[in-house]
Amino acid sequence: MGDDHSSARPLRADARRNRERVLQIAQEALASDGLTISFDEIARRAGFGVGTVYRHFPTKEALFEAVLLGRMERFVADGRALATAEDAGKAFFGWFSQVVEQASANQALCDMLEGGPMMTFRPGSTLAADFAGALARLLDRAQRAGAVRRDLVAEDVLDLLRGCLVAERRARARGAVVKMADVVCDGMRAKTR
Amino acid sequence: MGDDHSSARPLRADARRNRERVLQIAQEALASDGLTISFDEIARRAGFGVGTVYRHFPTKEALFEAVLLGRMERFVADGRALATAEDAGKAFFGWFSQVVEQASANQALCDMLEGGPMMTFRPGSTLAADFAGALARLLDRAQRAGAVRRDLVAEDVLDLLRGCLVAERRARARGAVVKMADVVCDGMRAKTR
DNA sequence: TTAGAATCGGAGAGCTCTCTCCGCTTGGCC
DNA sequence: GGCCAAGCGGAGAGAGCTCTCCGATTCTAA
Repeated sequence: MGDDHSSARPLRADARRNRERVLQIAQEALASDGLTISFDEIARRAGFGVGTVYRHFPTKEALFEAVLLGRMERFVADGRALATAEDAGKAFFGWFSQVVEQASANQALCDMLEGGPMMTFRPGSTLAADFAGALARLLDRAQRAGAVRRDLVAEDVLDLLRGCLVAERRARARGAVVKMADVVCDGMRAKTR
Repeated sequence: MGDDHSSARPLRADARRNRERVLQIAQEALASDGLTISFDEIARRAGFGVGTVYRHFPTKEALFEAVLLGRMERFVADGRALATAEDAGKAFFGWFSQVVEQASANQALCDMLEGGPMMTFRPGSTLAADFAGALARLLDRAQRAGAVRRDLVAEDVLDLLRGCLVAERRARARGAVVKMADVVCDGMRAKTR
């Protein structure tokens, strides 16, 4: 992910420590400041020269990807796990709310889900497609079960999800994001009156 | 708004024409590219040197404000006009949908409503407060009339409004924004089951 | 027509950001 | 302890942005 991996010989002990520290600081910086934070600033916070950070991660994107890839993959995995749940409506709404709530704690994750300059990981990554696929599957099942409005397509739900995250970007209280997700879920529900 | 006004003598004829042209081009550029467009780029599109544009508008903010202020004020005026409407629920949802729909046609308006670096016009402007005030009034009346969930506050509605506009930023079809607003309005409606 | 004020154009100062380069330092094996 | 490859640091290149400055140009009143 960062640079070399299996084939090369292991990193020297100090380099490995430094690499971990960079990841740690980058994680914190991204969570609080989002994708717009500068590479220089991350190096500064970690107490390294910028050259050192570039040695471990060849571009800004590579560093951000190393930090965020795992979190995005977890969303996809959760979605897949719920794809066979008994109550399709509950699975869909549960996943939606969960993604919103977890992402809302991480500024960079919000930026990424909102499709800023980073949604596309390295060329060839299927992550974005996997995410959309998991969502589409949950949506389809929930609609067949009569739990969700029929006129919504996956792209609509993705937009609604992004919409819920704008509150986070404005540093509102955590509860506000949850309330927004609740309103939106209510709006997506099939009308049974 | 731009620079001088009453007291100074009128602009020379060519300067007045140029000023109009700058406003015209800036309007188009902001609508299509949003607040992130550079001043240089606007000057280039208008076919002027950057110095000329600065002569008419002392900062980037001043130019953007000259283009966008009127549009924002219209939203506030519409809201105030609806504040005495008979059907408070209809007034609230109508205004919400209308703001979303009109703003969605203008990238810069979306950016501004989303509260980017520009929501605050020049210091002392009460526009942001006026907008929030008009919204709060409509919301309060709609809630008293039993048309809107009681647990929502003005800030929540503002966030939901912003949320509807993220779809526009991603250049989705116009219909998608309307559909989002519809879902969100449904979610805000008081449950009458 | 012409003087002179008003206006224009765009080079460039000064800032931020990403990323490179290379001399200096340090870990780890003998 | 000593060697030297691995790793570090940060100056600086190059690009983009906002905004300034002033010589060149154009309008307009007399």
